[in-house]
Order: sequence, then C-alpha cells, then structure tokens
Amino acid sequence: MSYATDLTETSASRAASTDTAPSQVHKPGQCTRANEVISLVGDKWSVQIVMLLGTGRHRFMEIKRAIEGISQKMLTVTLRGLERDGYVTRTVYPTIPPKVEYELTDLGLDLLEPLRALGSWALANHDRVVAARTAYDARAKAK
Amino acid sequence: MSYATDLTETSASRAASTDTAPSQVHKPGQCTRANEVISLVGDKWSVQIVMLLGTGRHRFMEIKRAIEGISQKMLTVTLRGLERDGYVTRTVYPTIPPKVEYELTDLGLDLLEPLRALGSWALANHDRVVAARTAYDARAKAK
DNA sequence: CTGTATCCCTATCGATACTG
DNA sequence: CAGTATCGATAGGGATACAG
Repeated sequence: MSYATDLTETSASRAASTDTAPSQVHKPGQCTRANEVISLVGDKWSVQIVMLLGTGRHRFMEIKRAIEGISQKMLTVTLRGLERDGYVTRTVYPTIPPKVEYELTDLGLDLLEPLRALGSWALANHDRVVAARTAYDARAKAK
Repeated sequence: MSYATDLTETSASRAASTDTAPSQVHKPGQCTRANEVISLVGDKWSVQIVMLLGTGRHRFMEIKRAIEGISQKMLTVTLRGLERDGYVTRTVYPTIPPKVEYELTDLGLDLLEPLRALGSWALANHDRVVAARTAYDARAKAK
C-alpha cells in the first residue's frame, strides 16, 4: 500500500491528444483510495438518492416513492451507508407515527457537483451509447 | 416505462444554492436513461480501465498488470462492455503471438472529463469519508 | 410510518483449465 | 499473448413478515 499524501494535481497533466505521453503514470495507491469513495457511485441506488436529496430534505416514504423500483430494505440499507459515510444526516422526530427526515450534509452537497456533472454527461450522451451498442450488436450478429 | 423523447435541457435547472427550491423535480425518465450510462461507473473495473486508457493506447496484458487485482476474465468482459458501449476501440494485430491494443474513442475521451472530476473529488475527500465512518462506528458501538 | 429480520434466488466474479 | 469455457463461492438485492 503506497502512500500518496499530496495529490492535488489530479487532472493537471492533460493535453497530449492521444498517445506519446506515457509520463502520466497510473498510481495504484490513488486508485485504491479513490475507489473506496467511488464504489458508492457504483451502488445502484446511492447516486439516485443523493441526487434526490440534492433537491432538499425528504422523508423516508417520500424517497421511496420518488426512486421507483427501490425496495424498503434497499432504501434503508443505502441510507444507512450514506449516513455512515457522512453524506446525509438522519433526523428522527419521536412522534406517533414516527417521522424521519434525511438531508445532505456539507460533504453530500459537495459530492453533488461531480455527480451532477456525470449525470448531465450521461443524459447528453445517452444516445451515442445506445447507438454504439446497436452498431456493435449488429456487427456481432452479422459475423 | 415512460418515454422522454425530448430532454436536451439537462443541466438547465441548476442555481438554487441549497434548499428553498423544491421546484427542481425528480424526473424518473431521465434517471432511467442516465442510469443506463452511469451503471457503467458502478462497475468495479470500468472506471479504472477508462482512467488508465486515458493515458493512451495499451495492450491487454499491460492493462491487466496495471489494474492490480483484476482477473483475466473480468478484464475481457469489461473491455468488451466498454467496446460495445463505444468507449474504447479494439485493434487486433494478426501476429504471432497476437497483439491487441485498446484505446479510448472520442466518446471515451469525453467521458474522461466527468470521471476525472469524480476521481479528483474522491481523492480530495477520502479522508472526510473515512473520518465520518470512524465516527459513525464509534457512535454505533457506544450505544 | 419507519424500520428490522428472515428466506431465497440470481447475477457476479474469481480460479482454473484449455485453445488459437 | 489474448481469449473462451466451465464451475463454484458469495454477496446483492427482492419478497415477505413482523415490531416499535
């Protein structure tokens, strides 16, 4: 496990249209650390929930209804994970019936930015991906 | 399955620093389409491979050695998926022994940008997440 | 309403062995 | 070197049912 304490120059070295620049090394240590966070994005529901909470505070059932397709179990589990990682706060109102509200922390709000960038990109390029898939499948079937 | 044929105004409604703006609705159609692309990010290996290929053209074994922990099977499967979705090209040199090179397409290079943003964020905020986790676990154990 | 707990099925992935 | 095929282990996640 290598240690990279100073790594502010993440996207510094770009340029180099395509090849000819093997100077940009691939540091395993960084990837491990980065993946620890990114793996959350890999989660099927986490991104959607964070995006939804980006619109403000929400109750448990509100989220469940909004996400569409998520089971109660997965919602609970995912919210716990997000809370544990410091992305959301969980506020319980000891009323009857109980009322629990979830809201993004500062960290969660921070995360929202790169997440929205990715989401925008996904929406904008959705068609290109679908087209590529169709073409690929056509090529595969023809062969 | 709802159908959203027109959704060019992807990141149109931003602004709204934090709360007070419930006008930003959560459209399920968009999320479905976006997730179709984002799910690739969810994949454990895809992101790493795309990032690596962001440094230029690479051979199969080069990638395998660089990624660390990936099995041959997963590398093949992941690369096929990336190729199918139009992110990478696969070039075969019919030599003996065979030589296959993978390279990002324009689409893949495009994707690199939001991906790098996310990666930078992940690295920059890794410690905050770990701290949050530790605090959460401590709280949970204390109770 | 908001959770927890149980069961169970499936998709995923790693290890291994084999081909061109 | 690059890739396919097969076989297990296991974890993700859905469908309940139940509790505070």
